[in-house]
Amino acid sequence: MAQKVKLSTIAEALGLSTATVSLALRDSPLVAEVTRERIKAEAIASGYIYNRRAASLRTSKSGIVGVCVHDIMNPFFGEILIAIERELDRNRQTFILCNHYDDLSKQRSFIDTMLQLGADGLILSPAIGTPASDLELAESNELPVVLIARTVEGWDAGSFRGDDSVGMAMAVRHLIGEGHKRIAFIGGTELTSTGRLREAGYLRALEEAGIEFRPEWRIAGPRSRHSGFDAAPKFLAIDERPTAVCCFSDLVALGLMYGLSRAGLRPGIDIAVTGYDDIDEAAIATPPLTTVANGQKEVGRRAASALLARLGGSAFATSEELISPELKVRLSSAFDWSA
Amino acid sequence: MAQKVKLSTIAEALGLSTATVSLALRDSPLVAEVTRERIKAEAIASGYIYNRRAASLRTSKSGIVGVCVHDIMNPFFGEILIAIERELDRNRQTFILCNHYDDLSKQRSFIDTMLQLGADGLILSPAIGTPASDLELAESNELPVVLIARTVEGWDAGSFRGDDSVGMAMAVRHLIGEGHKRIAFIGGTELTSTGRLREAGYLRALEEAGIEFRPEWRIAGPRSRHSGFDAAPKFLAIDERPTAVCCFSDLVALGLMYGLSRAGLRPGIDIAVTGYDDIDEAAIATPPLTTVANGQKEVGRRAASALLARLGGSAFATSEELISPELKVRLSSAFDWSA
DNA sequence: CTGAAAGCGCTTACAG
DNA sequence: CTGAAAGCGCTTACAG
Repeated sequence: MAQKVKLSTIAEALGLSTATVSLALRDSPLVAEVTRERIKAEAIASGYIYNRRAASLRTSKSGIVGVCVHDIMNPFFGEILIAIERELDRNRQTFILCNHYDDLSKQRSFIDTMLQLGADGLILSPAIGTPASDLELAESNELPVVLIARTVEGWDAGSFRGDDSVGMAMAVRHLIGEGHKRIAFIGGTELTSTGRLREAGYLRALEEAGIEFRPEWRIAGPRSRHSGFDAAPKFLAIDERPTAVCCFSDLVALGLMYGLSRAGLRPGIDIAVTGYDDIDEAAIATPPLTTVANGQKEVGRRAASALLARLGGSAFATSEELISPELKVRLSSAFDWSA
Repeated sequence: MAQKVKLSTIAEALGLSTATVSLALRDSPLVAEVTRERIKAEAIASGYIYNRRAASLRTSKSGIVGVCVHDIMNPFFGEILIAIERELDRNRQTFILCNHYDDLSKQRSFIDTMLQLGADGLILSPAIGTPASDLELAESNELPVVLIARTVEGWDAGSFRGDDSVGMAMAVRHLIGEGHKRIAFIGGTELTSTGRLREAGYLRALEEAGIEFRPEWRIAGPRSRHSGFDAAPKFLAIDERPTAVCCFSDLVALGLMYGLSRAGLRPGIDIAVTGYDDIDEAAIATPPLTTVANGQKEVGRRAASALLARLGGSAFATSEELISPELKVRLSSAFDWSA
């Protein structure tokens, strides 16, 4: 590799100006067909690499979209991310991924990095405790923000998520319909909008059925497979143990089922369990997990295309979009006793 | 927000030059203490945002490291990524993550993007069929590459991975030690170095023990939880069904165990199962999964720090580093028959 | 259809 | 210790 090839290298080699070369490489109709071909051939032959930093400095468009969530390893986010990726890829946007692990300062430093890199937009599942001002800082520096999964108080521009409260109520009504009268709710916390909304749905469904909620039924906290596993002994220690558990997420439910099995109980037979999200694994688990499909793909797709639309100049069509949940009944909650 | 604040805005406000402001903000000792403080205060007060594109154009350092793997949702990579993230964070490098899904063209376009953004380095788990020339293209354009998990034929600069062949042999020897004489090997393919090496370890361990390998014991292909699940019926249909299975990965093993349970068999009791990687879930699975710890954290940490060292000017200390595997015996393969 | 020139916002020798 | 000036590699009016 000799010297670095740049527009001017190509221009000189061909006896043209950099303006012409620049236009030709971006397929401008201003450049004559023949010239364009010659230029492109030379670009390839010389191993030219487009310098996006230089272009971006000039145009103040970077082609970068930042995406930041609590944990990309969580299959729930994974499915959202795949949908986002697909949508952005089609529009030739590069996306930069980041975990904030619900750490506000990590999230801030990510927003800062995006600002410094001149990102075109940001898709965020906001960390616990995110103040609206953090988002306003981005917006006021021309970095449009779209929220997914969670909401932020005092901020109501673009936001896409499943209807958590309605979805959780569906799961609980199903358990009640199966004859359960003591139903625990494991996982999630009041610190996130998701946690609050799902708890609200749980309480609403109990109330509708005239079941009086008991505080010991609520084991708040767990949001991972591991913490679901750890919650099993706590659940088993509840006085007048509930016969059913609705979990904050599939991951919590799968971990809990591991924990129950470890204790010699058969999930789905001895204790009904439901999850939330309908991640891929839910359908093949032992037993297959009853859960609520949360529209991850739809959330990701809509969030990305709303952002792209806004980059294209239009405002957000709606401030908040709710994706409708769907109950998936499987054996973990509906063992056929007659069989 | 009024106009965009840049170095010259601060310089003018304070009656200084941009050179001084630039140096002060980067804590240069060339600038007087008092001046530095004044400048920093003004930068904060005015909401200044550092423009990394401009800086990078000038210095040709971007502070960006690209990381591209087959699938970030795979917990095996997840654990590597966390280690990489930690290491890069400490060195204030931004990292850009990407899935290539074993699609060569996706991987190429990622490398291209990194080149265009002027990334400082690349950490890659190469897609199936990656030619050495793709990596050389990066290197020849001053983008250092470090490989993780897999190798590429004809390319032997920095590369970090677990010792797959040795590790798999450990798992198989353990099964043989438990008295098994017919052992299947499920998952992985000859297309990746990982697949070839683990298969080699499997065959070697059989041979050492004087067990003659039968082709029907090998069910190649599955690498996900789902495909492990789907492999169960195929396994069950093998003539003179093996009493044990070693799987290509924990994910495959966990899926297979789901599939076996579905068929009414008890993994760990009716059929011994081992995995590979020792992901977090292995220890809490039902039954807990015997597996081989593959040193993900170590792979990630060493790969990142080797890359950082190279960015700092030094060459790679070694061309290839193998992390030693460790067998973790759990109930999936060692049910106590005497109990 | 093509070219000359300015400018995006930094940093880096070089002077003083 | 501080400043004036050049330059990183593009794109964009503007001229012709």
